[in-house]
Amino acid sequence: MEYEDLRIVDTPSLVRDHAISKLRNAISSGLYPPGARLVERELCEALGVSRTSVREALRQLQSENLVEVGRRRSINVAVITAQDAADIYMIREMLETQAIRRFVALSDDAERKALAAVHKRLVKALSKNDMAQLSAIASEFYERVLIGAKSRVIYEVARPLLARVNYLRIRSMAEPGRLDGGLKEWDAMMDAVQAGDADRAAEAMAVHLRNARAAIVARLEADEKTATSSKRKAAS
Amino acid sequence: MEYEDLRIVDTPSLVRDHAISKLRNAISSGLYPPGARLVERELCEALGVSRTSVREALRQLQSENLVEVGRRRSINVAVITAQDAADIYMIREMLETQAIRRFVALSDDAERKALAAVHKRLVKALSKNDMAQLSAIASEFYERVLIGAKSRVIYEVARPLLARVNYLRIRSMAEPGRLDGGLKEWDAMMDAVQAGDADRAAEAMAVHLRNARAAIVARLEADEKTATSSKRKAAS
DNA sequence: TATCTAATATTGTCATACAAACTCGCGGTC
DNA sequence: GACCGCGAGTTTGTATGACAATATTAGATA
Repeated sequence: MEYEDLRIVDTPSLVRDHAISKLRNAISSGLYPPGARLVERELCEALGVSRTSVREALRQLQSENLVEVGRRRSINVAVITAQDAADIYMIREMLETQAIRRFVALSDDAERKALAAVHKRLVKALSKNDMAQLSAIASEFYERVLIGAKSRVIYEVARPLLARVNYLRIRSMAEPGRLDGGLKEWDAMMDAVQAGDADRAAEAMAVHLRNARAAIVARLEADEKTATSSKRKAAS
Repeated sequence: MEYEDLRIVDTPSLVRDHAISKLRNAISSGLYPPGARLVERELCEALGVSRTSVREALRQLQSENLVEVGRRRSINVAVITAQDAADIYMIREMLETQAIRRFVALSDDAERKALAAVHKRLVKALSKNDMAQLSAIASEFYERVLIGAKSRVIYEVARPLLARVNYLRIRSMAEPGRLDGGLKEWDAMMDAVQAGDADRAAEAMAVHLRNARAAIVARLEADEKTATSSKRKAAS
């Protein structure tokens, strides 16, 4: 028998939290692509909740910068420019190298084991070229590092950044050569962590994020170029 | 005649934005001290708005980490531990050294002039020992640096951090010797910016934030010690 | 005094309502 | 045929009222 459900902690079964994670997923997965307009009434129907809850959820996503307000107050899925992505990855590098250092220093055995397990799944998914799966597992890896770093603040700052680039990762990993390079990077990170070498882990994380950044920025710049050349009908 | 008012941009005259900034101010100023419970109905009365708006405002403040949910779903003003403050300042150092570098590289003449003006007011307030005023002007300085850095992402990430430590700054500046030291730090920053020396500006910012961090963390640790020794009635 | 219970308060959620701003298409005018 | 403006329909912002589920407080009782 499982005792998972016996937790005394408060029931997080809030309708709005449910709505938030549904919307987050929809955005991360690209179901609602960047720039897509989110109409409250439609979201109510899609989620089966009242406008009150939808609006509170939107406020939250708004301050997470997953959605943004258009000129005439419409809510649109945030568009991430190449510049934005470059900055996000720069900041992630700052934060997550720090985070993995702390992970090495502060994580307990269970956390390291769990991270290793995620890494294992990652390698497996990598060999199958399953992008969506891969992206999800990568997210979990980053998140576990953040949690193991045991800093509320780092987590709170870095986590929304992860969410913002989530949907980009799927495409960036499809960049030619990114996958194989990625494998080495993940291995290096995991290796350093298990060796307890914070410096090496941080460096591996930095290399990984710099490469990911390059791939994503390249992709976005290419997209923006083609978009510019065919900007017959812009607006929103 | 001033043309400021002729801007075409959308009217940000939203009740909820008003509510948010009122609440933010109340928290920054310490009117609602850390740990204080925020009751929706009371806020409605105090702000003269409906519960709808108050709740949306609270959701926003919540994802800015200015308020946090208690165990039984009460909304309380966030409590910042010494650990939190240390991390926030570490991250600020990362972000704002980067920001001031970009400010040096990217700001236009008007922005540099405006920053110099803020610096001047800062020096004046400093000589008067007016903490509240000083804190407000310091906030403006940081914010102008962030804006001049011309990075949406840096701004979005760093700004909430500023808000979170706002109310701490007033007390930290009251630490013995912090004021005089502060003056030199501000001067060094401004000097480097006007000389167009990004390295020196970044270093001055780093020094400034490290000193501020030390003062605030020391203060918080002292507070926590006394609080622990008299923790007869805790809870919330 | 300690404890149980009933009254009260608070939050989460929903359903409506309505004004203001905006969209879009229709019809009329030149 | 092009342009203008008007009106119906949308969408968002905000307020109000309602109600269940908890949480808190006060009161009554042993």
